[in-house]
Order: sequence, then C-alpha cells, then structure tokens
Amino acid sequence: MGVIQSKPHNLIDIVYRRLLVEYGPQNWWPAETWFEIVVGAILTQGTSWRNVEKAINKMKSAGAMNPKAIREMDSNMLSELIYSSGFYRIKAGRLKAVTKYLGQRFGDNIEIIRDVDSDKLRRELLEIKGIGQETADDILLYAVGLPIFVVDSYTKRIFSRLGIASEKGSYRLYQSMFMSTLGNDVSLMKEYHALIVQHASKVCRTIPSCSKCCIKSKCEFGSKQKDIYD
DNA sequence: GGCCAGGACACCA
DNA sequence: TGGTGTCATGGC
Repeated sequence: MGVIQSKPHNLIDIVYRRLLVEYGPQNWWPAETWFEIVVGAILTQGTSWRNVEKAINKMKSAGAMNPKAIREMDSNMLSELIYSSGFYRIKAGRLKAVTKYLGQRFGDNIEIIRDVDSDKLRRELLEIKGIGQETADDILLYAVGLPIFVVDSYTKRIFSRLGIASEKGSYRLYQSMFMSTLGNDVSLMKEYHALIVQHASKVCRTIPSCSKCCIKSKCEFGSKQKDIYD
C-alpha cells in the first residue's frame, strides 16, 4: 500500500485547522473517568455513540462502572445492562476480558498503567480478545494519555478521498502518517480524531445541499469538496 | 424496509 | 493477505 500523496503532512495540517475553525474544540473523550473511556471504547465498536450512552448510563445506575463490579457481575446481567449498544453478548465478554487484565496486571490502578512502556502496553492490549488496533489506541490516547493517534474508518475514508493514500491502506500506514506530522502532542491527537468523527458523522446530515453523506460508501466527499482543502 | 453506526474476529481461498 | 459473514440494537 504505497502513499499516493507525496506531501501528506501539509494536507494533514491544513485539514486540522479547517476542522477546528468549523467545529471548535471537542474536548474528547466524553467520559467522567479513565475506566469509563475503556468501557466506551469497547461499547462503541460498530455502534453509534447514542446507543452507547444509554448502556453507559445503565451501567452507572447499576453501580457497574468500575472494573471490580464488572469482573464479579454475572455475564447475563452485564449483557442486559449494555443491551442497547448491540453485540451485547460479545461486548460483555470483552468487558470481562479487559477488566480481568486491568485487575491482574495493574490492580486497576491507572497510575501503574502509565508507568508501562507504550509499545509494550499496546501489544498487551492487542492480545486481549476483542481489543483491536482502534480500540487499543482509543484507550492509550484518551484513557492513559499517550501520544498515539487513533485511526478509524472515517479517517481512511476522508483522507483517501483527499488523495493521501488508498482507503485500503493499512491502519499502521495511516497512523504513521499522522503521527509523523503531529509529533507527540497528545491534546492535538485527541482533538484531531474527535474532529474527524464530528465532521464525518454530522456535517453531511446538517448541510442540506450535500445530497450524499461521507458516512456512506458511495459518497463523493473529498473528490467533490477537495477544493476546500486546497 | 434498508442503510449505517466512533470494530473485531473467524473462516476461507 | 484480502474478502466475506457474523455479532445486534436503534436512529433516520
């Protein structure tokens, strides 16, 4: 998967400034605690955030928004709490797996997690069944606070249409392009991913003149609006 | 009624 | 290594 765009850095820089002007600071992740970020990262897999919020609120009401409670909770009960987020049986298992890891490895202490080498921590997260690259990086960036850029389908869709690389380019290819541009600026990485999601999931729904939406696979976003970023 | 959502994984060629 | 089906509720 080769890079098509010869100068992606300028494009990445320009798009960020445009998005920030358009939407303003997003101050992600929308959560009260680091552990709520971990839960949200898993529950939002393939699911709209609206459905995730309902599940998170139910978990909070049930006193289940902590690692120990999830570990000790019956799987069927946990599935009921997160029902609205979809894939609830699978996600209940994933929450069980990640909380088991957090307990055994760190004693549920975020400060101890922050002491671990980032590459090693990423590898450990990826070894947990149900934690893929995007979910792992969500956790590393937003919960742990490490300078790791999160690549999602929106990122690939939008930037492939701007000619930066193929939409089928690997996760690591996109991530390396962004990280080499953004350096180690954690807050910048948090904002950028949030702005991409904000733009991709809402802009085309709120602009009547856009008959096609960039969340749809056939949308011409990028090719039609590329001049915006020139 | 169909499409899509802040993915991950098993399976197959 | 890449493509496809599966998991599933809920909004539009």
